[in-house]
Amino acid sequence: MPELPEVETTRRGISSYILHHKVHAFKVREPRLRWPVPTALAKILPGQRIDSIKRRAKYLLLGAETGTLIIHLGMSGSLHIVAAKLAPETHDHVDIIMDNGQCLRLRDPRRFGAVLWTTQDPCQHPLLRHIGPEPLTKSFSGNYLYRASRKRRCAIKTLLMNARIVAGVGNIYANEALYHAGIRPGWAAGRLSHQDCGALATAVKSTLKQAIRAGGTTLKDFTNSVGQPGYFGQSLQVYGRQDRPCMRCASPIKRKIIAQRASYYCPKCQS
DNA sequence: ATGGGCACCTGGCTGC
DNA sequence: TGCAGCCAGGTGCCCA
Repeated sequence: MPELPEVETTRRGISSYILHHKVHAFKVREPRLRWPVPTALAKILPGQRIDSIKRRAKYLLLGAETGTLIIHLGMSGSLHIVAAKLAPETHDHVDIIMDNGQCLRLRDPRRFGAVLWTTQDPCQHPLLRHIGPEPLTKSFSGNYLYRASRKRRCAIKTLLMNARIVAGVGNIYANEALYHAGIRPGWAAGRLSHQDCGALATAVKSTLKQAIRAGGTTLKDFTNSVGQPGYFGQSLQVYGRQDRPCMRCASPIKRKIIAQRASYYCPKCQS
């Protein structure tokens, strides 16, 4: 479900319900996520005010008074604001109940997500320390991408999805951005021209911005924090459109596995 | 240092 | 209707 726009949509959606509010209780029904959810949080968090809600790559960072809660939604996670007394459903693993009666509820059927705690600068946490620039900032540019891709022999799509190169570009938006830039996903990264890199950096930014504006992509059942779907799914040009006509030239869209991930491209527009 | 492959886990869909 | 097989938005880790 969640790529960067979905995580950003979630961040914005939950902020007004929990920012500057105190945690009343922290409940874990299923601690077996990607890493065990620290059960000590049930003692640590209550009484602490949430002072900030940030995002770094696809990680949500809830700043409390003595530390930061690091939340990752994995492949299938979602966060919703519900009334604290609403009965949990099957995959509702963690509740953060606020003193205003609202509850931030984590649902994650596949349990690839994570809820961790750090008392250090969260950006220095081992999981975040090596993450590259945020794609929507100036530090991610055509120049940067050109330099970062030199002597790289992996596919450009694989490089785009490498968090050390650029933060938070997942499979859907890597496919979409490459289509918009007219670049084949399987091309060796190191062979892109300076101009290609400029077009690609621009396409990554515009694709992500457009998706955030639309409230994320609805595939299967993604909904935002108050249960509304995202509408970017209607804007997807290539992702999931194997054999269907390219929206620009009508050639059938091709599907190819690159680094174990489904990749889609127009054989004519991306040449 | 880089890149390839695997692992974690459940649910939904397809085809027999 | 049942069941096997395949697929899925992420990413850390191990190995060559």
